[in-house]
Amino acid sequence: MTTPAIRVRFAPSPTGYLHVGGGRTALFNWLFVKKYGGTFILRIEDTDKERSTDDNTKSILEGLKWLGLDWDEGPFLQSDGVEHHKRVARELLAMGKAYRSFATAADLEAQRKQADHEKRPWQRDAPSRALSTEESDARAAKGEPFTIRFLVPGGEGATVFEDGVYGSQERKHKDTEDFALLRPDGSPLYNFVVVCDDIHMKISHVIRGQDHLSNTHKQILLYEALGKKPPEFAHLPLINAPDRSKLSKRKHGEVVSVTTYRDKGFIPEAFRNFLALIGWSSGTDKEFFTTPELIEAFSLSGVSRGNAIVNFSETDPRQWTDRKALHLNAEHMNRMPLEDLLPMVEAELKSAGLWNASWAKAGDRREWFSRTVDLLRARFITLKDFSGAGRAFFDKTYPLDPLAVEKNIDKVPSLREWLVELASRFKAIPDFKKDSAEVELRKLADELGIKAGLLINGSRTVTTGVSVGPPLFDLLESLGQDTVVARLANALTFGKG
RNA sequence: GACCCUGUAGUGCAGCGGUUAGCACGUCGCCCUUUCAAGGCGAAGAUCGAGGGUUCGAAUCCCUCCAGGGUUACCA
Repeated sequence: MTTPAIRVRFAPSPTGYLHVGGGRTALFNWLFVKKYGGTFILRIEDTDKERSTDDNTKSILEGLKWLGLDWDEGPFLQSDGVEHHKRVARELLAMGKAYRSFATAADLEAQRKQADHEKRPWQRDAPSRALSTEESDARAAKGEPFTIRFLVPGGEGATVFEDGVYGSQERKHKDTEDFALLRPDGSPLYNFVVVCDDIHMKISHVIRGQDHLSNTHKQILLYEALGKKPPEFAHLPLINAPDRSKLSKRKHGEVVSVTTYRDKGFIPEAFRNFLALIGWSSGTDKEFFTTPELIEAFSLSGVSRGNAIVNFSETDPRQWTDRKALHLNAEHMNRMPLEDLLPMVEAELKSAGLWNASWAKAGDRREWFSRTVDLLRARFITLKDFSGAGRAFFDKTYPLDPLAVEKNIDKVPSLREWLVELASRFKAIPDFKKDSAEVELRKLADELGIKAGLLINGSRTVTTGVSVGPPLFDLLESLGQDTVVARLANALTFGKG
Protein backbone atom coordinates (compact mmCIF):
# COMPACT_ATOMS: atom_id res chain seq x y z
CA MET A 1 0.00 0.00 0.00
CA THR A 2 1.43 3.31 -1.01
CA THR A 3 0.76 6.49 0.84
CA PRO A 4 0.11 9.27 -1.63
CA ALA A 5 1.93 12.54 -1.17
CA ILE A 6 0.12 15.02 1.02
CA ARG A 7 -1.50 17.68 -1.12
CA VAL A 8 -4.04 20.05 0.37
CA ARG A 9 -5.79 23.04 -1.03
CA PHE A 10 -7.55 26.17 0.05
CA ALA A 11 -10.29 26.95 -2.43
CA PRO A 12 -12.12 30.18 -1.68
CA SER A 13 -14.70 31.58 -4.02
CA PRO A 14 -14.09 35.20 -4.96
CA THR A 15 -17.62 36.30 -4.21
CA GLY A 16 -16.27 38.32 -1.30
CA TYR A 17 -13.04 39.25 0.49
CA LEU A 18 -11.27 36.80 2.78
CA HIS A 19 -13.33 36.53 5.95
CA VAL A 20 -12.24 35.13 9.29
CA GLY A 21 -13.80 31.73 8.60
CA GLY A 22 -11.91 31.47 5.32
CA GLY A 23 -8.75 32.64 7.02
CA ARG A 24 -9.13 29.97 9.65
CA THR A 25 -9.71 27.26 7.02
CA ALA A 26 -6.63 28.44 5.14
CA LEU A 27 -4.63 28.46 8.37
CA PHE A 28 -5.59 24.90 9.26
CA ASN A 29 -4.66 23.66 5.80
CA TRP A 30 -1.38 25.51 6.07
CA LEU A 31 -0.65 24.16 9.55
CA PHE A 32 -1.45 20.67 8.34
CA VAL A 33 1.09 20.95 5.54
CA LYS A 34 3.72 22.55 7.73
CA LYS A 35 3.28 19.87 10.32
CA TYR A 36 3.21 16.79 8.15
CA GLY A 37 4.97 18.04 5.07
CA GLY A 38 3.32 18.33 1.68
CA THR A 39 2.09 20.80 -0.85
CA PHE A 40 -0.35 23.62 -0.27
CA ILE A 41 -2.37 24.62 -3.30
CA LEU A 42 -4.43 27.73 -3.78
CA ARG A 43 -7.40 27.48 -6.08
CA ILE A 44 -9.89 30.20 -6.78
CA GLU A 45 -13.40 28.81 -7.24
CA ASP A 46 -14.75 31.32 -9.69
CA THR A 47 -17.41 29.16 -11.27
CA ASP A 48 -20.11 31.64 -10.41
CA LYS A 49 -19.26 34.28 -12.94
CA GLU A 50 -22.08 36.52 -11.82
CA ARG A 51 -20.70 37.02 -8.36
CA SER A 52 -16.97 36.51 -8.78
CA THR A 53 -14.78 39.55 -9.19
CA ASP A 54 -11.09 40.18 -9.71
CA ASP A 55 -11.12 42.63 -6.85
CA ASN A 56 -12.28 39.92 -4.52
CA THR A 57 -9.59 37.58 -5.75
CA LYS A 58 -7.02 40.28 -5.18
CA SER A 59 -8.24 40.94 -1.69
CA ILE A 60 -8.20 37.23 -0.85
CA LEU A 61 -4.59 36.96 -1.94
CA GLU A 62 -3.81 40.09 0.02
CA GLY A 63 -5.38 38.66 3.15
CA LEU A 64 -3.55 35.38 2.76
CA LYS A 65 -0.26 37.13 2.26
CA TRP A 66 -0.75 39.30 5.30
CA LEU A 67 -1.60 36.21 7.32
CA GLY A 68 1.67 34.73 6.14
CA LEU A 69 -0.02 31.67 4.68
CA ASP A 70 2.16 31.03 1.68
CA TRP A 71 1.09 28.46 -0.89
CA ASP A 72 3.24 26.22 -3.06
CA GLU A 73 1.11 26.00 -6.20
CA GLY A 74 -1.37 28.36 -7.77
CA PRO A 75 -3.37 30.43 -7.55
CA PHE A 76 -5.25 28.38 -10.11
CA LEU A 77 -8.48 29.66 -11.55
CA GLN A 78 -11.18 27.08 -11.56
CA SER A 79 -12.68 28.67 -14.64
CA ASP A 80 -9.56 27.75 -16.60
CA GLY A 81 -10.64 24.13 -16.43
CA VAL A 82 -14.12 24.55 -17.84
CA GLU A 83 -13.43 22.56 -21.03
CA HIS A 84 -12.13 19.71 -18.92
CA HIS A 85 -15.17 19.89 -16.68
CA LYS A 86 -17.49 19.74 -19.66
CA ARG A 87 -15.64 16.76 -21.04
CA VAL A 88 -15.96 14.86 -17.79
CA ALA A 89 -19.67 15.69 -17.65
CA ARG A 90 -20.14 14.31 -21.16
CA GLU A 91 -18.32 11.15 -20.16
CA LEU A 92 -20.62 10.71 -17.21
CA LEU A 93 -23.56 11.23 -19.55
CA ALA A 94 -22.19 8.68 -22.01
CA MET A 95 -21.66 6.18 -19.21
CA GLY A 96 -25.28 6.60 -18.16
CA LYS A 97 -24.23 8.00 -14.80
CA ALA A 98 -25.77 11.34 -15.55
CA TYR A 99 -28.77 12.45 -17.56
CA ARG A 100 -30.17 15.46 -19.32
CA SER A 101 -32.80 17.29 -17.38
CA PHE A 102 -35.07 19.23 -19.71
CA ALA A 103 -37.13 20.78 -16.98
CA THR A 104 -37.03 24.53 -16.79
CA ALA A 105 -36.47 26.35 -13.56
CA ALA A 106 -40.22 26.91 -13.40
CA ASP A 107 -40.93 23.20 -13.94
CA LEU A 108 -38.56 22.33 -11.14
CA GLU A 109 -40.16 24.84 -8.88
CA ALA A 110 -43.55 23.28 -9.60
CA GLN A 111 -42.19 19.79 -8.97
CA ARG A 112 -40.78 20.91 -5.67
CA LYS A 113 -44.02 22.56 -4.62
CA GLN A 114 -45.92 19.47 -5.51
CA ALA A 115 -43.54 17.27 -3.53
CA ASP A 116 -43.81 19.64 -0.62
CA HIS A 117 -47.54 19.50 -0.81
CA GLU A 118 -47.47 15.73 -0.73
CA LYS A 119 -45.01 15.89 2.17
CA ARG A 120 -42.37 13.93 0.38
CA PRO A 121 -38.88 15.20 -0.33
CA TRP A 122 -38.14 16.41 -3.82
CA GLN A 123 -34.97 14.89 -5.07
CA ARG A 124 -34.93 14.64 -8.79
CA ASP A 125 -36.48 15.65 -12.03
CA ALA A 126 -38.42 12.42 -12.41
CA PRO A 127 -39.85 13.08 -15.90
CA SER A 128 -36.46 13.73 -17.44
CA ARG A 129 -34.89 10.92 -15.50
CA ALA A 130 -37.35 8.51 -17.09
CA LEU A 131 -36.51 9.57 -20.62
CA SER A 132 -34.98 7.00 -22.93
CA THR A 133 -31.53 7.70 -24.30
CA GLU A 134 -32.97 8.05 -27.80
CA GLU A 135 -35.55 10.57 -26.78
CA SER A 136 -33.04 12.51 -24.71
CA ASP A 137 -30.60 12.60 -27.63
CA ALA A 138 -33.33 13.65 -30.00
CA ARG A 139 -34.50 16.53 -27.83
CA ALA A 140 -30.93 17.69 -27.32
CA ALA A 141 -30.32 17.51 -31.05
CA LYS A 142 -33.34 19.71 -31.62
CA GLY A 143 -31.61 22.32 -29.48
CA GLU A 144 -33.80 22.06 -26.45
CA PRO A 145 -31.92 23.43 -23.42
CA PHE A 146 -31.02 21.02 -20.65
CA THR A 147 -29.14 20.70 -17.41
CA ILE A 148 -26.95 17.70 -16.86
CA ARG A 149 -27.77 16.05 -13.56
CA PHE A 150 -26.02 13.29 -11.75
CA LEU A 151 -27.96 10.04 -11.59
CA VAL A 152 -27.87 9.08 -7.94
CA PRO A 153 -27.88 5.29 -7.58
CA GLY A 154 -31.13 3.76 -6.40
CA GLY A 155 -31.63 0.96 -3.96
CA GLU A 156 -30.64 0.76 -0.37
CA GLY A 157 -27.05 1.85 -0.88
CA ALA A 158 -25.32 4.63 0.98
CA THR A 159 -22.21 6.75 0.82
CA VAL A 160 -19.89 6.31 3.75
CA PHE A 161 -16.73 8.09 4.74
CA GLU A 162 -14.63 8.69 7.79
CA ASP A 163 -14.33 12.36 8.54
CA GLY A 164 -11.13 13.45 10.22
CA VAL A 165 -13.08 15.57 12.66
CA TYR A 166 -16.67 14.35 12.69
CA GLY A 167 -15.97 10.66 12.49
CA SER A 168 -17.95 8.13 10.51
CA GLN A 169 -20.51 9.67 8.18
CA GLU A 170 -23.19 7.82 6.31
CA ARG A 171 -25.96 8.93 4.03
CA LYS A 172 -28.44 6.83 2.17
CA HIS A 173 -28.62 7.33 -1.57
CA LYS A 174 -32.30 8.01 -1.31
CA ASP A 175 -31.56 11.11 0.74
CA THR A 176 -29.37 12.59 -1.93
CA GLU A 177 -30.93 14.47 -4.82
CA ASP A 178 -29.85 14.32 -8.43
CA PHE A 179 -27.66 17.38 -8.20
CA ALA A 180 -26.78 19.38 -11.30
CA LEU A 181 -23.40 19.08 -12.97
CA LEU A 182 -23.74 21.52 -15.85
CA ARG A 183 -26.04 24.46 -16.35
CA PRO A 184 -27.99 24.79 -19.62
CA ASP A 185 -25.28 27.16 -20.84
CA GLY A 186 -22.74 24.42 -20.25
CA SER A 187 -21.04 25.99 -17.27
CA PRO A 188 -20.21 23.56 -14.45
CA LEU A 189 -21.43 23.70 -10.88
CA TYR A 190 -19.64 23.61 -7.60
CA ASN A 191 -19.91 20.03 -6.35
CA PHE A 192 -18.87 18.78 -9.73
CA VAL A 193 -15.93 21.09 -10.40
CA VAL A 194 -14.54 20.57 -6.94
CA VAL A 195 -14.29 16.86 -7.56
CA CYS A 196 -12.86 17.28 -11.06
CA ASP A 197 -10.24 19.67 -9.79
CA ASP A 198 -9.38 17.78 -6.66
CA ILE A 199 -8.82 14.67 -8.75
CA HIS A 200 -6.85 16.62 -11.29
CA MET A 201 -4.68 18.23 -8.64
CA LYS A 202 -4.25 14.96 -6.81
CA ILE A 203 -5.53 16.41 -3.57
CA SER A 204 -4.99 13.96 -0.72
CA HIS A 205 -6.72 15.77 2.14
CA VAL A 206 -9.68 18.09 1.96
CA ILE A 207 -9.90 20.36 4.98
CA ARG A 208 -12.80 22.78 4.75
CA GLY A 209 -15.78 24.25 6.54
CA GLN A 210 -18.53 22.10 7.96
CA ASP A 211 -21.01 23.67 5.57
CA HIS A 212 -19.65 21.12 3.11
CA LEU A 213 -20.19 18.08 5.29
CA SER A 214 -23.42 17.17 3.52
CA ASN A 215 -21.97 18.01 0.12
CA THR A 216 -19.26 15.46 0.71
CA HIS A 217 -21.68 12.63 0.07
CA LYS A 218 -22.47 13.97 -3.38
CA GLN A 219 -18.82 14.37 -4.10
CA ILE A 220 -18.07 10.83 -3.03
CA LEU A 221 -20.75 9.63 -5.42
CA LEU A 222 -18.89 11.47 -8.14
CA TYR A 223 -15.57 9.90 -7.19
CA GLU A 224 -17.20 6.51 -7.35
CA ALA A 225 -18.79 7.20 -10.72
CA LEU A 226 -15.44 8.34 -12.05
CA GLY A 227 -13.68 5.33 -10.59
CA LYS A 228 -11.41 7.40 -8.38
CA LYS A 229 -10.49 7.03 -4.76
CA PRO A 230 -11.79 9.94 -2.69
CA PRO A 231 -9.33 11.94 -0.61
CA GLU A 232 -9.43 12.10 3.17
CA PHE A 233 -11.95 14.62 4.43
CA ALA A 234 -11.87 16.76 7.54
CA HIS A 235 -14.49 19.38 8.25
CA LEU A 236 -14.09 22.35 10.50
CA PRO A 237 -16.81 23.82 12.72
CA LEU A 238 -18.23 27.10 11.50
CA ILE A 239 -17.58 30.51 12.99
CA ASN A 240 -20.67 32.57 13.68
CA ALA A 241 -21.54 36.06 14.86
CA PRO A 242 -22.73 36.79 18.41
CA ASP A 243 -26.32 36.40 17.24
CA ARG A 244 -25.39 32.89 16.07
CA SER A 245 -25.96 33.80 12.48
CA LYS A 246 -23.39 33.46 9.76
CA LEU A 247 -20.77 36.18 9.64
CA SER A 248 -21.61 38.56 6.85
CA LYS A 249 -20.19 41.86 5.83
CA ARG A 250 -23.59 43.31 5.20
CA LYS A 251 -24.83 42.42 8.66
CA HIS A 252 -21.70 42.60 10.75
CA GLY A 253 -19.41 44.99 8.94
CA GLU A 254 -15.66 45.04 8.60
CA VAL A 255 -15.00 42.86 11.61
CA VAL A 256 -15.43 39.77 9.46
CA SER A 257 -12.74 40.70 6.97
CA VAL A 258 -9.18 39.52 7.53
CA THR A 259 -7.65 42.67 6.10
CA THR A 260 -9.48 44.71 8.71
CA TYR A 261 -7.26 43.14 11.32
CA ARG A 262 -4.22 44.19 9.37
CA ASP A 263 -5.59 47.70 9.04
CA LYS A 264 -6.40 47.89 12.73
CA GLY A 265 -2.87 47.07 13.77
CA PHE A 266 -2.87 43.35 14.36
CA ILE A 267 0.29 41.31 14.23
CA PRO A 268 -0.07 38.38 11.83
CA GLU A 269 1.32 35.87 14.28
CA ALA A 270 -1.13 36.99 16.95
CA PHE A 271 -4.04 36.72 14.56
CA ARG A 272 -2.97 33.25 13.53
CA ASN A 273 -2.86 32.36 17.20
CA PHE A 274 -6.39 33.66 17.71
CA LEU A 275 -7.76 31.93 14.63
CA ALA A 276 -6.21 28.65 15.71
CA LEU A 277 -7.97 28.84 19.05
CA ILE A 278 -11.38 28.95 17.40
CA GLY A 279 -12.44 25.36 17.10
CA TRP A 280 -9.14 23.87 18.06
CA SER A 281 -7.26 23.09 21.23
CA SER A 282 -3.90 21.54 21.88
CA GLY A 283 -5.49 19.56 24.67
CA THR A 284 -3.44 21.47 27.23
CA ASP A 285 -3.98 24.79 28.95
CA LYS A 286 -1.56 26.50 26.64
CA GLU A 287 -3.11 29.30 24.59
CA PHE A 288 -0.24 31.54 23.67
CA PHE A 289 1.43 30.05 20.62
CA THR A 290 4.17 31.33 18.41
CA THR A 291 3.73 29.97 14.92
CA PRO A 292 6.41 27.28 15.23
CA GLU A 293 4.72 26.17 18.44
CA LEU A 294 1.40 26.12 16.66
CA ILE A 295 2.73 23.90 13.90
CA GLU A 296 4.24 21.59 16.47
CA ALA A 297 1.03 21.34 18.50
CA PHE A 298 -1.41 21.19 15.60
CA SER A 299 -3.46 18.10 14.98
CA LEU A 300 -6.84 17.42 13.42
CA SER A 301 -7.75 15.43 16.50
CA GLY A 302 -7.75 18.67 18.48
CA VAL A 303 -10.45 20.18 16.32
CA SER A 304 -13.80 20.49 18.04
CA ARG A 305 -17.18 19.93 16.44
CA GLY A 306 -19.43 22.65 17.72
CA ASN A 307 -19.78 25.91 15.84
CA ALA A 308 -18.02 28.78 17.55
CA ILE A 309 -18.96 32.39 18.05
CA VAL A 310 -16.57 35.22 17.59
CA ASN A 311 -17.55 37.83 20.10
CA PHE A 312 -17.61 41.46 19.17
CA SER A 313 -19.62 44.55 19.80
CA GLU A 314 -20.87 46.79 17.06
CA THR A 315 -21.16 49.73 19.43
CA ASP A 316 -18.16 49.56 21.78
CA PRO A 317 -14.96 50.51 19.93
CA ARG A 318 -12.85 48.83 22.59
CA GLN A 319 -14.56 45.63 21.66
CA TRP A 320 -14.71 46.02 17.93
CA THR A 321 -13.53 42.42 17.76
CA ASP A 322 -13.22 39.50 20.14
CA ARG A 323 -11.44 40.55 23.33
CA LYS A 324 -9.40 37.43 23.22
CA ALA A 325 -8.02 38.44 19.84
CA LEU A 326 -7.11 41.82 21.24
CA HIS A 327 -5.57 40.26 24.32
CA LEU A 328 -3.53 37.84 22.26
CA ASN A 329 -2.30 40.66 20.07
CA ALA A 330 -1.15 42.64 23.10
CA GLU A 331 0.53 39.55 24.44
CA HIS A 332 2.36 38.84 21.20
CA MET A 333 3.43 42.45 20.92
CA ASN A 334 4.89 42.21 24.42
CA ARG A 335 6.57 38.92 24.08
CA MET A 336 7.87 38.87 20.53
CA PRO A 337 11.50 39.76 19.88
CA LEU A 338 11.84 43.53 19.87
CA GLU A 339 13.74 43.47 16.60
CA ASP A 340 10.74 41.85 14.93
CA LEU A 341 8.40 44.48 16.29
CA LEU A 342 10.46 47.53 15.34
CA PRO A 343 9.81 47.30 11.59
CA MET A 344 6.10 46.95 12.25
CA VAL A 345 6.07 50.06 14.40
CA GLU A 346 8.14 51.81 11.79
CA ALA A 347 5.59 50.98 9.13
CA GLU A 348 2.79 52.19 11.35
CA LEU A 349 4.53 55.49 12.09
CA LYS A 350 5.29 55.97 8.44
CA SER A 351 1.71 55.48 7.42
CA ALA A 352 0.70 57.98 10.09
CA GLY A 353 3.25 60.46 8.79
CA LEU A 354 5.20 60.42 12.03
CA TRP A 355 8.38 58.71 10.97
CA ASN A 356 11.74 60.34 11.55
CA ALA A 357 14.80 59.15 9.66
CA SER A 358 16.99 59.35 12.74
CA TRP A 359 15.08 56.39 14.18
CA ALA A 360 16.01 54.14 11.28
CA LYS A 361 18.37 51.24 11.68
CA ALA A 362 21.51 53.28 11.14
CA GLY A 363 20.08 56.49 12.56
CA ASP A 364 21.57 58.24 15.57
CA ARG A 365 18.29 57.99 17.51
CA ARG A 366 17.83 54.29 16.81
CA GLU A 367 18.70 53.36 20.35
CA TRP A 368 16.13 55.81 21.69
CA PHE A 369 13.51 54.53 19.28
CA SER A 370 14.14 50.96 20.26
CA ARG A 371 13.98 51.70 23.99
CA THR A 372 10.82 53.75 23.61
CA VAL A 373 9.02 51.08 21.62
CA ASP A 374 10.06 48.57 24.23
CA LEU A 375 8.70 50.81 26.95
CA LEU A 376 5.43 51.47 25.19
CA ARG A 377 4.63 47.98 24.04
CA ALA A 378 4.00 46.72 27.55
CA ARG A 379 0.71 48.58 27.64
CA PHE A 380 -0.34 48.75 24.05
CA ILE A 381 -2.79 46.47 22.38
CA THR A 382 -2.32 47.02 18.68
CA LEU A 383 0.22 48.64 16.39
CA LYS A 384 -2.20 51.52 15.98
CA ASP A 385 -1.55 52.55 19.56
CA PHE A 386 1.95 53.69 18.64
CA SER A 387 0.53 56.43 16.46
CA GLY A 388 -2.50 56.93 18.69
CA ALA A 389 -2.03 56.77 22.44
CA GLY A 390 1.73 56.89 21.92
CA ARG A 391 1.73 59.86 19.62
CA ALA A 392 3.30 62.24 22.15
CA PHE A 393 6.47 60.17 21.94
CA PHE A 394 6.83 60.52 18.21
CA ASP A 395 5.43 63.91 17.40
CA LYS A 396 5.61 67.46 18.71
CA THR A 397 1.86 67.76 18.72
CA TYR A 398 -0.48 65.27 20.24
CA PRO A 399 -4.18 65.17 20.96
CA LEU A 400 -5.48 65.70 24.45
CA ASP A 401 -7.92 63.40 26.06
CA PRO A 402 -10.41 65.80 27.65
CA LEU A 403 -11.32 63.22 30.26
CA ALA A 404 -7.69 62.95 31.32
CA VAL A 405 -7.40 66.73 31.60
CA GLU A 406 -10.53 66.87 33.67
CA LYS A 407 -9.57 64.02 35.93
CA ASN A 408 -5.86 64.63 36.35
CA ILE A 409 -5.51 68.39 36.12
CA ASP A 410 -8.64 70.44 36.56
CA LYS A 411 -9.73 68.66 39.70
CA VAL A 412 -7.02 70.46 41.67
CA PRO A 413 -7.08 74.25 41.24
CA SER A 414 -3.39 75.02 41.80
CA LEU A 415 -2.03 72.02 40.00
CA ARG A 416 -1.24 73.92 36.82
CA GLU A 417 1.04 76.32 38.70
CA TRP A 418 2.70 73.46 40.49
CA LEU A 419 3.41 71.75 37.20
CA VAL A 420 5.02 74.92 35.88
CA GLU A 421 7.15 74.97 39.00
CA LEU A 422 7.99 71.32 38.38
CA ALA A 423 9.15 72.31 34.93
CA SER A 424 11.72 74.70 36.32
CA ARG A 425 12.87 72.12 38.88
CA PHE A 426 13.33 69.59 36.10
CA LYS A 427 15.16 72.15 34.04
CA ALA A 428 17.73 72.54 36.78
CA ILE A 429 18.55 68.84 36.95
CA PRO A 430 22.06 68.34 35.57
CA ASP A 431 21.62 64.68 34.68
CA PHE A 432 17.96 64.13 33.80
CA LYS A 433 17.13 60.46 34.27
CA LYS A 434 14.14 58.64 35.65
CA ASP A 435 15.64 58.44 39.12
CA SER A 436 16.66 62.07 39.33
CA ALA A 437 13.27 63.12 37.95
CA GLU A 438 11.51 61.05 40.57
CA VAL A 439 13.60 62.52 43.41
CA GLU A 440 12.86 66.02 42.22
CA LEU A 441 9.15 65.42 41.78
CA ARG A 442 8.75 63.87 45.19
CA LYS A 443 10.75 66.64 46.77
CA LEU A 444 8.42 69.22 45.28
CA ALA A 445 5.39 67.27 46.45
CA ASP A 446 6.82 67.26 49.97
CA GLU A 447 7.48 70.98 49.91
CA LEU A 448 3.98 71.67 48.73
CA GLY A 449 2.54 69.23 51.21
CA ILE A 450 0.68 67.34 48.51
CA LYS A 451 0.56 63.76 47.34
CA ALA A 452 3.13 62.86 44.73
CA GLY A 453 0.34 61.18 42.79
CA LEU A 454 -1.13 64.53 41.90
CA LEU A 455 2.05 65.65 40.22
CA ILE A 456 2.50 62.23 38.68
CA ASN A 457 -0.94 62.22 37.12
CA GLY A 458 -0.71 65.82 36.11
CA SER A 459 2.63 65.55 34.40
CA ARG A 460 1.64 62.40 32.62
CA THR A 461 -1.39 64.11 31.21
CA VAL A 462 0.44 67.27 30.22
CA THR A 463 3.38 65.50 28.60
CA THR A 464 1.46 62.79 26.77
CA GLY A 465 -2.13 64.00 26.51
CA VAL A 466 -3.50 60.76 27.86
CA SER A 467 -4.00 59.16 31.24
CA VAL A 468 -2.46 55.82 30.47
CA GLY A 469 1.00 54.76 29.41
CA PRO A 470 4.30 53.50 30.74
CA PRO A 471 5.42 54.25 34.31
CA LEU A 472 5.78 58.02 34.56
CA PHE A 473 9.47 58.31 35.28
CA ASP A 474 10.42 55.95 32.50
CA LEU A 475 8.24 57.96 30.24
CA LEU A 476 9.86 61.25 31.23
CA GLU A 477 13.31 59.90 30.60
CA SER A 478 12.27 58.68 27.19
CA LEU A 479 10.75 62.01 26.26
CA GLY A 480 13.92 63.75 27.39
CA GLN A 481 14.54 66.78 29.56
CA ASP A 482 13.94 69.47 26.96
CA THR A 483 10.63 68.11 25.81
CA VAL A 484 9.40 67.43 29.32
CA VAL A 485 10.36 70.89 30.53
CA ALA A 486 8.81 72.60 27.54
CA ARG A 487 5.57 70.69 27.81
CA LEU A 488 5.25 71.19 31.55
CA ALA A 489 6.00 74.87 31.22
CA ASN A 490 2.87 75.12 29.12
CA ALA A 491 0.73 73.67 31.87
CA LEU A 492 -1.12 76.90 32.54
CA THR A 493 -2.81 76.90 29.18
CA PHE A 494 -2.70 73.18 28.50
CA GLY A 495 -6.01 71.85 27.31
CA LYS A 496 -7.70 75.23 27.40
CA GLY A 497 -9.38 76.61 24.34
C1' G B 1 -40.72 19.27 5.98
C1' A B 2 -36.44 15.63 4.99
C1' C B 3 -31.34 14.32 5.90
C1' C B 4 -26.98 15.50 8.68
C1' C B 5 -23.93 18.01 12.57
C1' U B 6 -23.66 20.21 17.40
C1' G B 7 -25.23 21.49 22.62
C1' U B 8 -19.81 22.19 29.49
C1' A B 9 -19.79 29.77 32.99
C1' G B 10 -21.08 35.77 28.67
C1' U B 11 -17.17 33.92 24.88
C1' G B 12 -13.21 30.30 23.27
C1' C B 13 -11.61 25.61 24.89
C1' A B 14 -10.14 21.04 28.72
C1' G B 15 -12.63 16.86 30.39
C1' C B 16 -13.49 10.44 26.92
C1' G B 17 -17.22 6.11 33.67
C1' G B 18 -15.10 8.00 39.93
C1' U B 19 -12.12 15.68 39.87
C1' U B 20 -14.59 20.29 45.30
C1' A B 21 -16.27 20.00 36.72
C1' G B 22 -10.37 22.72 35.02
C1' C B 23 -7.92 26.79 31.82
C1' A B 24 -8.04 31.40 29.05
C1' C B 25 -10.61 35.99 27.61
C1' G B 26 -14.09 39.17 29.75
C1' U B 27 -16.42 41.00 34.52
C1' C B 28 -15.77 42.53 39.77
C1' G B 29 -12.51 43.44 44.07
C1' C B 30 -7.81 44.09 46.44
C1' C B 31 -2.38 45.02 46.01
C1' C B 32 1.48 47.35 43.31
C1' U B 33 6.11 53.26 48.49
C1' U B 34 -1.78 56.80 45.90
C1' U B 35 -0.67 57.14 37.59
C1' C B 36 -2.57 53.45 33.84
C1' A B 37 -5.96 49.57 29.57
C1' A B 38 0.56 46.59 32.26
C1' G B 39 1.94 43.20 36.54
C1' G B 40 0.49 40.38 41.25
C1' C B 41 -3.42 38.23 44.26
C1' G B 42 -8.41 36.97 44.78
C1' A B 43 -13.79 36.60 43.80
C1' A B 44 -18.26 35.97 41.27
C1' G B 45 -20.04 33.18 37.28
C1' A B 46 -21.98 26.15 34.84
C1' U B 47 -28.34 22.38 38.50
C1' C B 48 -22.38 20.03 32.15
C1' G B 49 -29.62 21.94 26.80
C1' A B 50 -34.09 19.00 29.19
C1' G B 51 -36.20 14.36 30.58
C1' G B 52 -35.65 9.30 30.97
C1' G B 53 -32.57 4.99 31.29
C1' U B 54 -27.70 1.66 31.91
C1' U B 55 -24.23 1.55 36.15
C1' C B 56 -22.23 0.96 42.93
C1' G B 57 -21.06 5.57 40.31
C1' A B 58 -22.52 9.64 34.10
C1' A B 59 -20.75 15.99 31.69
C1' U B 60 -18.72 11.33 29.95
C1' C B 61 -22.59 5.25 27.46
C1' C B 62 -28.02 4.56 25.43
C1' C B 63 -33.05 6.60 24.20
C1' U B 64 -36.57 10.62 23.60
C1' C B 65 -37.41 15.60 23.32
C1' C B 66 -35.81 20.68 22.76
C1' A B 67 -32.58 24.40 20.82
C1' G B 68 -28.91 26.12 17.34
C1' G B 69 -26.31 25.27 12.77
C1' G B 70 -25.58 22.94 7.84
C1' U B 71 -27.48 20.67 3.30
C1' U B 72 -31.86 20.15 0.57
C1' A B 73 -29.94 26.02 -5.99
C1' C B 74 -29.33 26.05 -13.17
C1' C B 75 -24.69 29.76 -5.20
C1' A B 76 -20.16 28.29 -3.37
